[in-house]
Amino acid sequence: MAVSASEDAPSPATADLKERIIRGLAQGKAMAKQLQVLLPHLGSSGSDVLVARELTANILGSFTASLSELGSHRVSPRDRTRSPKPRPRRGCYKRRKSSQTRTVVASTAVDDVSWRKYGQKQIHNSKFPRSYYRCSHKYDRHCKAIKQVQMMEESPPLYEITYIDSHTCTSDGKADPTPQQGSSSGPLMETRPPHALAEAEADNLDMKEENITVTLDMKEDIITGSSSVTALQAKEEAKEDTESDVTGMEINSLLMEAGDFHAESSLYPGFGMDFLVADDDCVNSMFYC
DNA sequence: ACAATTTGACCGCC
DNA sequence: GGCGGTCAAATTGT
Repeated sequence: MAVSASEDAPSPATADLKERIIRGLAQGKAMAKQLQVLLPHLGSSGSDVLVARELTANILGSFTASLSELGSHRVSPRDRTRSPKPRPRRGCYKRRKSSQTRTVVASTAVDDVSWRKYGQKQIHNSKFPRSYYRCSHKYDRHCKAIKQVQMMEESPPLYEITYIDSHTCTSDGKADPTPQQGSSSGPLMETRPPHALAEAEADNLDMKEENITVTLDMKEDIITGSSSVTALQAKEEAKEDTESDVTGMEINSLLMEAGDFHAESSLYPGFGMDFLVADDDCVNSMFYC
């Protein structure tokens, strides 16, 4: 971040200091002027010399004080412009290589878990920056949960959210809102088997339209978990394979339609939104409206 | 004063 | 060496 000096508003302490220095300099200037006026008329009388000496001493004192103030001035962090000073080398850290990850596509990146943003980065070949969040309880409860939010489309807003590791900070009774894989564990899960979903889709959508077919093929991949592609990847693939111009809006609306078949908004507290899960090893990935 | 966010630098992996 | 993930100082908000 480049911060120009002009953008910095001085802190009250600095403003006070500046005022003192200016006052000192102005005083010195005024006395020098007096001395200048006095000099041509300076006689050899003792009083004239005394006045001149006094003025000189005062000017000297005033300027010395001002210079001293300047010299002793410690720049406050606020007023300091960020300069590329050498930083101590940071400790080595390991990048997570094989953590439990889940990818979700949602219309909002907000959930009811307390996240703290720790970074943002422009990703290669990506229109929007990726934001990095860690659980607010990383240190006090040693929670390892992390999420990455990548905006895929602006309007309608579509986010690809990757959850890395699940929350271990839920001792307060709050359910872990991180969407869990729904296949085997969840008594909450009421998903249809993948083939039933595909049949329902076929019944409800016109399969003759080529672009719709393409979209459904893509959607089936996501829903059934036959591959772990995200909506974005699927969209790209669909574009490449068929040259059809499936828009994000179309994908979204189709996903919504399909979601009606097995909407279950209470599955994931904190995810009262449209989302779609593409687990690494998903079997019964799902989404709802 | 403290917490949260921003942002450039650093670091490891490919 | 490029890229993406993380760190931490600086900045902003409450």
